[in-house]
Amino acid sequence: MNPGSGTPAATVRTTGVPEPSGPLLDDLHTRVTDWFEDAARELPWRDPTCSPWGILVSEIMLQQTPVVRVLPVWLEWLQRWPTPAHLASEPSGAAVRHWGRLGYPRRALRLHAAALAIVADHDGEIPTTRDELLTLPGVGAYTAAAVAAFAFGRRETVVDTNIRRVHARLMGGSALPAPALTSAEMKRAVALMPGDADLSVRWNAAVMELGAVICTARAPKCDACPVIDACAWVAAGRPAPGYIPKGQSWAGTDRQVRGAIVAVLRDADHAVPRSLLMEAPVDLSMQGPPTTLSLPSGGTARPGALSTLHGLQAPTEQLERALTGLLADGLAEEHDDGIRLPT
DNA sequence: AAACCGTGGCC
DNA sequence: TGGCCAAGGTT
Repeated sequence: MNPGSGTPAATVRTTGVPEPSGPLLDDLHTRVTDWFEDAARELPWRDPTCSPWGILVSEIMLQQTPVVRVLPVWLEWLQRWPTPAHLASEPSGAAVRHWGRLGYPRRALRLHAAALAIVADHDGEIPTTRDELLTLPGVGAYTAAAVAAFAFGRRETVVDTNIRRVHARLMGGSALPAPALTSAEMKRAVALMPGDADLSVRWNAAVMELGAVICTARAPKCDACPVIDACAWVAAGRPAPGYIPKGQSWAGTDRQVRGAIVAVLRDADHAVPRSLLMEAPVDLSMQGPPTTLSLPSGGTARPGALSTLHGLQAPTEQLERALTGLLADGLAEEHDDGIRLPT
């Protein structure tokens, strides 16, 4: 590959991946973090006064979920549950209910479980090291490194989808990173890290932000990129991706059915009888005047979401399978009076 | 380790 | 319009 004349020379090949060395790397750090200082979005979890708990909550909520949808929910959560102990004092169903429509509601379940573990094993304080954080439910390699770095100022190599894409383009000259994180990628990320802890935190945040707002997956805003002259992908003429990402199926899947069931449970103020849940009347879209189901217990439920499934003719078999899965996952419970969020 | 797990905005 | 995509984790 010919990186072209404005590209940092590939001077280190110990990992098989070209990496800039000393002065060039320092320059990269400076330019990206300087850009970040001006361009960073002001987000509440980036405020210096934000608690580690606030940062942990934000990281979990941001998993596979855009900032704009997380913001209002995060604000409500932090007001309602300012510490892990506050969340831990409530049933897990409360976490699922207030998760709203963020998606992947078992993140709410795991965050609640993490709060329990933090209270039980860490005296109510968020663990400060990557290894300790990794033991918490719902906290994987990315989140553990991110919390250690952003909440505690530690020098951790943070690798998320944004950072992977920036590295793939800037250093690798390809449009997209590999389908799954490779060891070569991880080594490159480690090699690119500033030695200084404080700078490393800003570098992690800055590269992530660069990927989120400039070096985006679909239509990157290369004109506004602070390191366009160093980009191997641009130098190579912005070649197309070498593979076709496999899409996420949705219509007709169990995921859709599970989502609809949880939506009904979330909006219901009482347990919903299993029979009612499985045979709700058809009301195609979730739009229009909010219809209401009267529950035998005297409460109400909004059947819209589930009705959509009947409109799609989801087989009863699938409804049953989805519900069984939700019960097994702890996202729902069956009581004498019906199905409800966990207590 | 490939598959599964929600949701909504965007081009 | 609909497929793509988003600060991943778990099994």
